[in-house]
Amino acid sequence: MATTSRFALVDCNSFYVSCERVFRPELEDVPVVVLSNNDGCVIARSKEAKALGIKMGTPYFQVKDMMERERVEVFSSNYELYGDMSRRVVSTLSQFTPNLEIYSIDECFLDLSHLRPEEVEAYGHRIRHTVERWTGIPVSVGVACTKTLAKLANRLAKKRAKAKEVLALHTPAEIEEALRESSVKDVWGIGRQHAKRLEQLNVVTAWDLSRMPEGWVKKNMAVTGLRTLLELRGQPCQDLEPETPDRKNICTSRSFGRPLTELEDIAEALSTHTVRCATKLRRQNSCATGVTVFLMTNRFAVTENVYCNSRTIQLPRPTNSELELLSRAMHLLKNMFRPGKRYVKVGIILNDLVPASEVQLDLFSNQDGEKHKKLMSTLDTLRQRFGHHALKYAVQGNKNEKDVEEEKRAPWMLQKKFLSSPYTTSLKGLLRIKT
DNA sequence: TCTGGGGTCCTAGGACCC
DNA sequence: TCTGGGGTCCTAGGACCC
Repeated sequence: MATTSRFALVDCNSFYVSCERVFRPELEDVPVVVLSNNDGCVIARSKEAKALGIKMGTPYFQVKDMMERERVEVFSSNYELYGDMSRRVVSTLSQFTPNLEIYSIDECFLDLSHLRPEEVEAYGHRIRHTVERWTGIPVSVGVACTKTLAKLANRLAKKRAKAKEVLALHTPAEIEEALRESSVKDVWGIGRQHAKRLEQLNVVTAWDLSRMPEGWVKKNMAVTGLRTLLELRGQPCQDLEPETPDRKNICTSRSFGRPLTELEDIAEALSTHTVRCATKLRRQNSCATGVTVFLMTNRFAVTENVYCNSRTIQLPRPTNSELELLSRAMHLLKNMFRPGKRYVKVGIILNDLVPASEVQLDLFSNQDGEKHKKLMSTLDTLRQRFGHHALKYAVQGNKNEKDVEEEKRAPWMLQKKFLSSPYTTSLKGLLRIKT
């Protein structure tokens, strides 16, 4: 007899906020938000901040005054910290099952099909308590027979007070109740467009959606929509994916600290992004087949001429040499740059990645390729040891992103006014934990 | 003044081929 | 009246996720 599938979705509560709180316990029960890069938008909110009506994605400047009045604690995002905490959570979860999929920085799917139904609830609570005790991060657990239903159960685990952050859906009756309680726009895979369309047809709850004819869903929401429909009905269409598949594209882009008009400044930013991007590329042992560079002015400034352009080239052969990628990127940028505009963002995308092993032969047959390969692996080692800023190209400029003082920073560098200490990665941070 | 930064998958339609 | 009929590949754009 085939065992029924059972997925748990473990989701960290207000993850970025929780990470900051681990090292600032006095912020428990205080409203806290974390801002996106450049201190642009609110991207994480504590319960208390949500209660103040602060919405996800709100531009910081719109709620700044209110947050000061309400004494909301504000943090710039600190991705080194969050990445590190995320790895701790995953390593704790992997004690519970080897079959685990890292879905995002704050979510994991776990395969729990080996448990008997009556064990599931208690197991969920054990997961929750262990993660909290070992890492300081509070999590919620949703369990069901499909990933889509597990996501839904997770939402309800947070929402239903009596669930105490853990909810398992077993029987058809429990599933129906959960579906009726959930709005269609909260279903995993239903975004704004589909939700709008469905609501016009009076499909308001997840239950309504689950009653829709397959033909209509296939026609209007493609096969991904059909998968969602079937999963809501309890028919698994998506397996656990324990291995993170290699990325097919890798992108590095940032807004500037303030609008830029000079090509030289933008070139500094782009070259720095390119080096980062190439480092990510080599970390997954891939080579890029194409390069795209994009450059844009402020899309919100209706009075200015909005300029948003991108250029792509195919490389003569796949490469992961940042020397070659840098020269390509700079060339694309120069072609696209128009004087007299106020630019706010530049970025690079490395396209159609292929495994480095597949182009190895070609590299060997080419002397430059072989030299580049050795140089790149030396650079990677040195940077890993001494930090990303240890080795730079002249075109990147000589300013350091780690400098906090305004005059030591290049104009393109991000604003991070509310950055917490690098608790987990520096001596200073570690000392802070002890005190 | 101030509005993030990554990714994925699917489809329609055009180009091109026999 | 009726304009062949498939294939495949590529790209742009749209939808979704965190």
